[in-house]
Amino acid sequence: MEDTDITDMQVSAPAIGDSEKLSLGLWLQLMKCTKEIEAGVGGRLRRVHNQSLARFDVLSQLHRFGGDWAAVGEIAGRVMASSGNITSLVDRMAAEDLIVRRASPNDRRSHQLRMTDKGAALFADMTRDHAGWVDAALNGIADRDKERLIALLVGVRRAFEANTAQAMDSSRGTGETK
Amino acid sequence: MEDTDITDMQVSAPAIGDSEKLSLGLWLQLMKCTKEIEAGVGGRLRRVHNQSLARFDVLSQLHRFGGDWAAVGEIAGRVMASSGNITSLVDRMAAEDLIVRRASPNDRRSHQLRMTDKGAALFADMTRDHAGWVDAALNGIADRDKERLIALLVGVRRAFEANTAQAMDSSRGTGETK
DNA sequence: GGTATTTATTTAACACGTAAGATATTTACA
DNA sequence: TGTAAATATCTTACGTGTTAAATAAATACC
Repeated sequence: MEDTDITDMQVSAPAIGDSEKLSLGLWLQLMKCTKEIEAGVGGRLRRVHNQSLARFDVLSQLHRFGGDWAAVGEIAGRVMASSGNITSLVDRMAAEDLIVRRASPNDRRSHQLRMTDKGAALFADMTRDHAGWVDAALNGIADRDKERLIALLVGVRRAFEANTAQAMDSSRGTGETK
Repeated sequence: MEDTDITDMQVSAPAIGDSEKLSLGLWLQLMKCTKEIEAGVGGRLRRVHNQSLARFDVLSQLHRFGGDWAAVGEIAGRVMASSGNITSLVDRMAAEDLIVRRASPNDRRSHQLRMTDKGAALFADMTRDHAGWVDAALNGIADRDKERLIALLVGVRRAFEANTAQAMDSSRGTGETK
């Protein structure tokens, strides 16, 4: 795979300002970088443990509850899954005996989840492998650069969230967003 | 959305070294950052133009061919779509008269794609909006930070590709990690 | 020329994402 | 109390991603 120059994609189509070019270039690099690593790590997770990143994410969140029951919506909110989506994911994971679901004793609308022993054991294995793979994938990047990147990415996320707090939900705005 | 500390996720489960913690933290930030922006921009693209990022990507690649016919595999390779996936995507886009497909005159195994006028017009609109949204989303980030980020991300991608060239295919699928 | 391999694409089966609408339950309030 | 609103989840429909296998044509090799 040859390296793609930052300015050779959508950027080249119409005339855009330099600021937009820079933003676009950053976004393209973010996408490429994330998707490459995601494909690599996700592929290994599937080949080695026959699990997806989404499932690993669910187990991670359940792990944080430390054996307590967690509401479905609580987990869906922390994972990047909508409530309408988590259902089938939970179904499949429950079918494999990784998690169990029960009706909430307090709120009869609500259902709760918990890892099974099998799920906890699998999660421990996956966590160990996952950390090793990611670290190996980033081998050669200086710790200092990792720290810089983390700090910059946190800044980007903060800016994005601030900018979209009121702008993103107008669901329209052809160009009036600048 | 509350900010999540870098070290509070999978990192907390088993004992991991500091280097792995840093790598893991970086990867988590990359994922969060990308997915947030992707959800925001992709959502607007869907609401305003009723198109997905995948379709925008296909149109972008076709645009680069400047009106010439492009082989399906050529496009699939440049987009993050597998050859097994591009078929239905192309079908739906052709059904909406955004692109046309024909058999290759040279190679009768191969099919070729080209944008329609309608597709080109839609692509122009989407490109303009898309660039504006991304730039607006990143408002507040200094240009030099964007440049730093781009440079660091390119470095990460290079390192990843070098590291996974021989390591990632321990099970199979040597070909393009893509 | 005939068979095997590679290449290009499609098909099929499945996992996972979103949005919209249905259901059931709790909560707020007139 | 009764009715409206909010909440929690599920269902449905569909778009998009993966891999594996099927199909077809070009290419290579004997």
